[in-house]
Amino acid sequence: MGWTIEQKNTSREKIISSAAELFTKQGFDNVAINDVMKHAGLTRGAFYNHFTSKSELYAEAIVSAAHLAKAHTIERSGFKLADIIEIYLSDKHRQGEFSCPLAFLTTDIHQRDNNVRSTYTRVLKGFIDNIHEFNEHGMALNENEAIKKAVLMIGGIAIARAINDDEFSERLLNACREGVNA
Amino acid sequence: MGWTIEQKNTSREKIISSAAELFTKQGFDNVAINDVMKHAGLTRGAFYNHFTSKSELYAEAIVSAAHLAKAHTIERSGFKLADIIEIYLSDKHRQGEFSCPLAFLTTDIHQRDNNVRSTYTRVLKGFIDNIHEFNEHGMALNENEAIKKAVLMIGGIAIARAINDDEFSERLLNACREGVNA
DNA sequence: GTCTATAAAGGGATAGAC
DNA sequence: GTCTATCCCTTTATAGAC
Repeated sequence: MGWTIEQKNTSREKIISSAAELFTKQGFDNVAINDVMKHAGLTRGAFYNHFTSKSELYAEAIVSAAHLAKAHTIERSGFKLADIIEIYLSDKHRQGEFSCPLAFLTTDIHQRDNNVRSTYTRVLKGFIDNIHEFNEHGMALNENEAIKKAVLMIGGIAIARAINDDEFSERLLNACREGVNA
Repeated sequence: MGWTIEQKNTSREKIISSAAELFTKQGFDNVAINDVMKHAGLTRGAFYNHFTSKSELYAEAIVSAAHLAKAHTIERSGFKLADIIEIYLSDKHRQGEFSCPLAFLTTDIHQRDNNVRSTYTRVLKGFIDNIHEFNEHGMALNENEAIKKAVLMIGGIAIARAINDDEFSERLLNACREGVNA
């Protein structure tokens, strides 16, 4: 997908990466522009020199969050799909050690403007492409199979984060891991 | 789950069913107490005679929305699990003809208080219980299998609603249907 | 039990100094 | 390009009349 881990040390990049972290972990509506700017070491007034609206930042933050989550996951995986799945469907992901925007923001996206929704759609398609690419067996994966894996991964983490029963969450994530690897 | 279709004609019930519809379709933060009360034919001030906070209403609305979605689905299913799945993973559901709170509010729940999260958790467990109960083959379903079906159903609709590519949404829902029936 | 009126707080966006 | 100050609107929650 063309991302790099290094962050350009510009204010704009600081704002985007701050937003990526705060929006995914706390939700778009629960984070004020002021929170993002404080986290980036700036103040409110400077925001509109970089973005025309909070929504425009949202779209950029989704892409940034996806890159960060992908980097975090792949770094620890040895580039094996089974490892990627293990890390993705882990309690650490549920607890927010890293944050896939596809799973953390899923039901927040529907209300937003088309720029945000298109961005989410594009990131989802990239996620599914990655499942194809990392598939070990060297043989092409059925599109339906890749989609099922994606839904079990993204949906599994999204639901696991919603519930407040840790023991049940473990069983749920375990069932999803089994399903994705089948 | 003990629900009935008839609505008691009290203000309280009107408020709850209004909230069930508005919260699921538009999201909790995007609906003001004023909107709920208007929809129920009342004004703001009357709200606090029924509930101590907006969050308390949220928990009740989730239960109400689950009952409504279950009624809608089962009425059209002939009580067959395959039909239930077909209806649940349909474009009509994605478009909001009915609204399962588990799928429409998934990532909104994590931020809320324990009362809301416990309610969501309870409704999810009831959903999984229903998969066991409606399983045709008369033989007990593996818990992991039931959870995988639930995640494909709930996650599938949640993701399908987020994306703004109708054609891709059809393929995604189709892949989920295939996966749940496997 | 429902109404109008209002308090109190928060947040998106803009203006203008530096 | 960043700052402080402010406008303006929305929202939750409360007070008090009927």
